[in-house]
Amino acid sequence: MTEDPTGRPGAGRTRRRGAALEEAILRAAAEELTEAGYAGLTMDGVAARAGTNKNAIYRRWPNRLSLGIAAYRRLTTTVSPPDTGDLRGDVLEWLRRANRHWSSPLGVILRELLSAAGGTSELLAQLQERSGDAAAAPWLTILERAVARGEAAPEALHPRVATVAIVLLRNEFVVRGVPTVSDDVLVEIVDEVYLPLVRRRAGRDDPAARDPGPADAPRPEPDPRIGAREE
Amino acid sequence: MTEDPTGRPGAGRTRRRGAALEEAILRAAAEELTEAGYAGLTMDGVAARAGTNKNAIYRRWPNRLSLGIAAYRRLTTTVSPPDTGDLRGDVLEWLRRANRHWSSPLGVILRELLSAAGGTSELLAQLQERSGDAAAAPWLTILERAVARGEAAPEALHPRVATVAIVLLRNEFVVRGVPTVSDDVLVEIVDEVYLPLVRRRAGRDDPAARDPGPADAPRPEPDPRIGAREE
DNA sequence: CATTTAAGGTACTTGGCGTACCTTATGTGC
DNA sequence: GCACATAAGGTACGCCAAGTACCTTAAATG
Repeated sequence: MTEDPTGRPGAGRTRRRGAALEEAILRAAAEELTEAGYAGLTMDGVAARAGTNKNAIYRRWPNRLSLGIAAYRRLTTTVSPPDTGDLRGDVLEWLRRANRHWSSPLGVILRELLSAAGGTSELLAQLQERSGDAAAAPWLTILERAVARGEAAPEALHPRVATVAIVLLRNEFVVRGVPTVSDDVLVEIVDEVYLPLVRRRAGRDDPAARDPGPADAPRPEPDPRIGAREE
Repeated sequence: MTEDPTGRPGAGRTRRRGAALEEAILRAAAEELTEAGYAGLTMDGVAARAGTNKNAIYRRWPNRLSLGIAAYRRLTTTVSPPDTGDLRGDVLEWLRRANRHWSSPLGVILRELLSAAGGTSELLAQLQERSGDAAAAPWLTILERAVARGEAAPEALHPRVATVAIVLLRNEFVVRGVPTVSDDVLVEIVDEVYLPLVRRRAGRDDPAARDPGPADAPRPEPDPRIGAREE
């Protein structure tokens, strides 16, 4: 229970302030997080471990969740998407990494945080970039390369389309609550959904021939009423 | 604050038991839920409103969440998928209904519950059927009709493929925390993702080959803001 | 050295879930 | 009808951690 040289007891050492203290708190929080998950992250615990008190924490983060998110971010790193030279390979690899992450202890924490944030967009946003999923950028990167190689249709370079695979994967975790997703499912997502979707849609060699039908309003389709369900 | 004849004060009436009491509790819980959301659903509150006490509740449900889910289910009804005679129409309509539900007060409650369940599969499962979304059945129904009409490829009759649209929609709510999804987004999901995916993939001389229009701007639009990475 | 700023120390309020325990109806089987 | 088992009513309380208040004390600032 004695603290390490960095996060020392409030004993005889010099009193830390500013960045140094913040660092110590974050470090302590990250430790608690890895040891006991978000559920086990208590303000008193962090304060004690950092050799300080709750005041110092609340001066920096408004509540436990913010601290939890900050600590989580500290535990993750960013990576760049694979470049295997093959669309399928890239996609599968990127999905597998995501799957590994979500299945890891860190993934469990991420889910706890996501759950605790429960729709608070600002907080959600801070997790997004790390959960690496919604992040469209890497997917667009993968697809751009594929388009250049002629493996994907240019129309696929659209955030909503590009991220379909990861959204389906995340769905498994978030909505179905599975601890990990089997590789078969990943393959299925790729082969049954993603590739058919992003590949040149017409066997035609002229991409603009079919689909990119010149704009024109998204179909009238009025009739917004029809109540039955809800409320 | 006086109770109605059904959920009466513990005063002079006859003591309810079994099903009658259960009904009263559930009714009270549903009321609390609609008035204050899951956050405002307290065991003491429900007990008081039902004119009973917490014991009676805990004898039936193990914890607050279970009660919340039971009460939520009581507030929802099931409906069957539309049959407009047109794939796009059916899909859009079904998405719109889901969107309305998720955007409604009931949808907010659903999100709270989902968040509170936080990956507890058994509980999640109980919500699934009602959130009516993940439920693959209605989607398969819609697609079967479309296949019969020659509007969709038989390969699309696969749960993972069939439910793609709703998964993307739910993603907006659950992950991005938006209060409601604009109709434009629904249209985008349908035209950019769903229809291209389920339609006969190699359009030949078929009548259905003349893609009735992935309309609107297919413009690649490499997405302005990007910059996040992953893991 | 005086003053301001932030850290340390403590104790306390709050809020609700979940439990314990006892009393009192109800209803069922004899 | 009566006695016993069963379940409801009534209350109080333990618990646990979040967040707050307030004062003391060390460090920066100048």
